[in-house]
Amino acid sequence: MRSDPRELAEGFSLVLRDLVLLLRQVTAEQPVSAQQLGILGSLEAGPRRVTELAREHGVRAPTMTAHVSRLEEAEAVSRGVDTDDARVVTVGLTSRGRDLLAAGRAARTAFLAERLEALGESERAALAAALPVLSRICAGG
Amino acid sequence: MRSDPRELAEGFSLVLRDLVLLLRQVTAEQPVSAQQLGILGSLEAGPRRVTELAREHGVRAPTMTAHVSRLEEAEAVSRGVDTDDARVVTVGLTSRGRDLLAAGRAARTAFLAERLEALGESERAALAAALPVLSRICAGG
DNA sequence: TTTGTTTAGTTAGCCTATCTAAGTTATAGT
DNA sequence: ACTATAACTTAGATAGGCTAACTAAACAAA
Repeated sequence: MRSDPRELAEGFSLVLRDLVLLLRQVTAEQPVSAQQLGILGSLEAGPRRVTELAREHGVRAPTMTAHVSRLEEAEAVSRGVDTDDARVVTVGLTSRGRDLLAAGRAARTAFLAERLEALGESERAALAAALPVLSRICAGG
Repeated sequence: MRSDPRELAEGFSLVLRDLVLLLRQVTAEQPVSAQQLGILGSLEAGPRRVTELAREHGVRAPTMTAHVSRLEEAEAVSRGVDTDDARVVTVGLTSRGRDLLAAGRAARTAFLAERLEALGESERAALAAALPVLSRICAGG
C-alpha cells in the first residue's frame, strides 16, 4: 500500500523540510520578504483592517502591527481610519507597494517556473494533480 | 495546457504559502522546533561536525553554532572534539536528545497522518506521486 | 623554520518574525 | 453611567537568519 497515511506522512514530512529550504532560496536576494509579499497580496483588492490581516496570515495582532509598521516605513502601505469605527486601522497599498508586489511576484514566479521547466511533462502533471490535494491538507483542521 | 510551467508556478506559489502556515501548526505546542528537530535527526546516525550540519541544513556556520548552543543548553546534544583535527567540534545526541527526537517525530507524523486520513484514497495517491517531484524541484538548482 | 593562507568554529551586532502581557482608546451592553 | 469587550499598539522576550571580524589550528611553501 503506497498511500498508507502514516507512511505517506513521513515522506511528506521530509519534503516539507526541503520546501522550507526552497522557500528561503526563493526569498533570498529579494527586497520584500515572503511574509511582506503575502500581506501586500492581501491588500491588492482594497484596504483591510489589521485584525483581518492577522487572522488571514495566522499571526497575532502585535505581529501584524509590526509588519504593517515596517511596510509603512518602506512606504509600501499606508494606514488609514475607518469612518464607522474609530478603533479600526485600515491598511492600504501605496503605488510603491503595488510595484513591490508586482516585482516580488514576478521574481518568485520566475524562480519557480525555471525549476518547473526542468521537469518532464508527466512530472508537471503529477504536481498539478497534487496542488489541490495540498490545499486541502493545509485547509483541513 | 494544464501543466504550463508559468501557470503551474503561480498555483504552486500559493500552495507554498499555505504550507508555511501548516508547518507553523505542526510545530506549535511542541517543545522542539522544526529546525531543531531536523538537526537532531541529522545526528541520529552518529556525531557530526558543525560545518557539515550547516551545509546540510542550508544555513551559515554562525547560525548552526547558535542552534547547537541552544540544543546544548537544552541538554539535547553535547559538543565534543575530533582527535584528528583540533579545530573541529563534533556534535552528538544525548539520551535526552534521542527522546526529544522520537517524541517530536511522533507528534509531527501523527499530525500529518491525521490530515492525510481525511483525504480520499485517490488524493493520497496523487500526493504520493507528487512527493518525488517536489523533491526534485527542491534539489534542482 | 618561519611565514602566509586556508579552514573550523565562535563572537558580536543587526534584522525579521514570532509570541505574551499589558496599556489605550473606542464601542457596546446593561 | 458602568462595565465589559474589541481593536490596536507598546514593551520585552525568543528563535532564526545574516555578515564581518576574530581565534586557533592545519597546511603549504620558501
